[in-house]
Amino acid sequence: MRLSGGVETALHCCVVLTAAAEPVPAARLAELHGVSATYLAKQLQALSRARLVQSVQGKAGGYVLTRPPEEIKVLDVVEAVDGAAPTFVCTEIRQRGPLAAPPEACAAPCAIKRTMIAADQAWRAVLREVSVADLARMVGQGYDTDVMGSVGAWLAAGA
Amino acid sequence: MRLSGGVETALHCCVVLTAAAEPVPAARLAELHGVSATYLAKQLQALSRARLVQSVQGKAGGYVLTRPPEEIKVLDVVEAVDGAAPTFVCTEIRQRGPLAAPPEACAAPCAIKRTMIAADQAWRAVLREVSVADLARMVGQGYDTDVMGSVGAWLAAGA
DNA sequence: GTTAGTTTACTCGGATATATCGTGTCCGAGTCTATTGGG
DNA sequence: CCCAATAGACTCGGACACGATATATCCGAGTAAACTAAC
Repeated sequence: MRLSGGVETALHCCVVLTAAAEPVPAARLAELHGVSATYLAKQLQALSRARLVQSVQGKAGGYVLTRPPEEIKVLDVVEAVDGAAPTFVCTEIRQRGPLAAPPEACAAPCAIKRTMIAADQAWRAVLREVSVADLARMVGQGYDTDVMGSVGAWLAAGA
Repeated sequence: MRLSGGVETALHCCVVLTAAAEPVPAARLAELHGVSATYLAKQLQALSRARLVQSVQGKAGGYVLTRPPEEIKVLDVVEAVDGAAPTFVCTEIRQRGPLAAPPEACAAPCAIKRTMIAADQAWRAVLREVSVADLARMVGQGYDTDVMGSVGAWLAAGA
């Protein structure tokens, strides 16, 4: 039950893109975060497939958020990178073995399945409540310097 | 972000053990659930290491719950089988790259880490609220026959 | 009939192969920009 | 001076190896019960 490591970098990228007015290439994002450029490209492609970011090709191309950051929830990013599959897959053990339950009984999910689904939904609910804009706002707290401003300036500087 | 498949079988085993007064061998539990006996043994060993079940050796040996089922939470079983590690591991990306934050700034976890931890705790909270006794109680609902009673009888019959 | 010893058969426990998925990487297709030549 | 065509360089996108983790399995160590034989 470990979340894919790419989720962290993807979230950081989304926050950074909040501070950028122009498209930001994947290589630039990789340089800023100090991670492998080729691997980060994979996560950005996932975000692109999920329509969270839009890719702009050509010389001054890169990635841009498709929506205002308030409308991009953390859950969207997590599901885009890690997959939207439920955390618990029920193999319907009830239907196996000598005391197998009749198939029609599984129309209503069993107690175990219901519990796991409830936990899964609670987890998703928290991630759905926080948006990328919220993250960007929280990032700046507790620092003397304006972090998001520095990032924006660094992106604009082009070096 | 997928939960280990062994969690489901482990939970079913715990529920079944609720209906058994005598130790139940791993092979018997495997037969009842129609799963591989050798692999199920692995999950039971995990439960044993976590002190959720106690192994009784010898001819009439097997596994028994160490506590009343009300005191065994679903979270205990999940953490025993799948591991208690947090779902999100923060690699402290802030400390990398050209705009690296000072290490002392990471004393307080960043916004992303806080969000993921909150979601993780919400997930665990749900699993902590449900006990194995609750599961056993819910299992019987919606059936004409007394499922738990049938399981207990099958275990006592010895065939 | 009781009891001690021995045998037996059954149990769990950890160490061992295999499959699947996540991690990390590479090269090709597409497109916008800048240049350059002509009108 | 303006425009169009061309060349260039930079971008993303999907396809390709590698490693780690989860899955599935095996055999050995230990123990309680059952049996046997002697008392």
